Amino acid sequence: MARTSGSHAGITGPKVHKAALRLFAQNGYAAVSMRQIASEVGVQAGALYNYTPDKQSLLFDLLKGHMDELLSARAQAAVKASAMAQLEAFTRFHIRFHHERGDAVFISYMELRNLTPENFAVISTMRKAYEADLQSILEAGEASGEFTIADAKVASMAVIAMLTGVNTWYRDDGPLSLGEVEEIYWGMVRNAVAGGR
Amino acid sequence: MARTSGSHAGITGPKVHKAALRLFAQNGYAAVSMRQIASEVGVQAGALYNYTPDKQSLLFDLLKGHMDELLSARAQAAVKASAMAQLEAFTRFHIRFHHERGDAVFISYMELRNLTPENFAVISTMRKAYEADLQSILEAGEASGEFTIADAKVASMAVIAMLTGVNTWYRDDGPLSLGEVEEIYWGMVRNAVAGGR
DNA sequence: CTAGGATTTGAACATATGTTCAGTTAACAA
DNA sequence: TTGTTAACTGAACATATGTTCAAATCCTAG
Repeated sequence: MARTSGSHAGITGPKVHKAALRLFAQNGYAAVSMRQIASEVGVQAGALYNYTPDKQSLLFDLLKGHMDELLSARAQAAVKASAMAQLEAFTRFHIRFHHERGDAVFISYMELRNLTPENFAVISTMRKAYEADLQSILEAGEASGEFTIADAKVASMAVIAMLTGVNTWYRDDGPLSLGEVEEIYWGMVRNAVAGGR
Repeated sequence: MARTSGSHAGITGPKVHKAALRLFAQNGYAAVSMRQIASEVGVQAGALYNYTPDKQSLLFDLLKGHMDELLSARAQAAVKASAMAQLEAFTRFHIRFHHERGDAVFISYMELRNLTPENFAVISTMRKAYEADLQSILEAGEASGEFTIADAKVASMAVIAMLTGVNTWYRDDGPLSLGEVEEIYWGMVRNAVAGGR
């Protein structure tokens, strides 16, 4: 046998990325073999090389694609308003966006060390742009007197870590809806930077 | 050659654990070979099996040892006082303890999926005990009126994620001392759960 | 000084890895 | 119907993996 009936590049390509995303998230980049990915796609290992030059590019493409989506979705979700309203929009956006992409978020944090230095630099720069976004909101709020923060950089890292943490425990079939979680976290974030104001 | 001069079990054993800890943290469990660990210790791969039955146990022992230390150190750092004072003690303890063990903390969060189900259950139970510790502080503070929290469980996860996040950005040679970071985070944690009270 | 146990080597085992490529097949245009 | 090409197979490549074990060496108690 060679080519199997009913298969096309337009189908197999996305399948490869989806399978890799799922398997990398579940088992880790280093622990997943090209043969496992191929098997999940329903193809032999050699066929994967029609869709990626190598395993490293497969990982990089997933992370790059995720960061692209993150930055453009965030740009769309941004609001022109008070720092307080901007912070609320950021908080809700972060929780929702990250909840919808558990696997991609997971590997974006876990597999950075498996990127080549050049690829790492690309992803790292994009991540910093996202963090800088929150940081400038906090700085604006400090300037306007809406917030009371000791250090905007530190506060932005604290808020992001707190929000991203939702992914580690939240389950769709748990007692809380995501909307309720959003409310609780927004309350804590507001208090943390605005001191109950 | 066989046995090399000047080597003893009392020396090699700890060396193996230290090398494994460092390499697992830097490259990930799956990406590190027994030969790499052996090379860092200055020994051949076969010799490692005098100190661990297999690679999996090496990982488990590191995580188990870390959790043991965490729970006993926490028990010592606990204070008998108001919920507010207990929360402050927890916050400062968490930041300090985790800062001193960057590698162990890292693999404790990243390599859980590489544990066998039985080993995972052990570590997971210990982690939950630590989280429950914070949760009960929050509940006590809620009952006494010191805190205003929507959900103690959620709040405890939020606080822990925020505090553990320090490890991702803090560097000893950066502009802030760890003491300063401690102050900033304690301020944010206090505000988050006590609403500026 | 010597016996015996502790410690390590070095080679071997079976299996797995990422990647390449000649050959085979399915789909489609003419 | 045919020829062309995109898509895929299956085997092969060199290398790496975790683990075992007989043999060699070192250390220490007596």
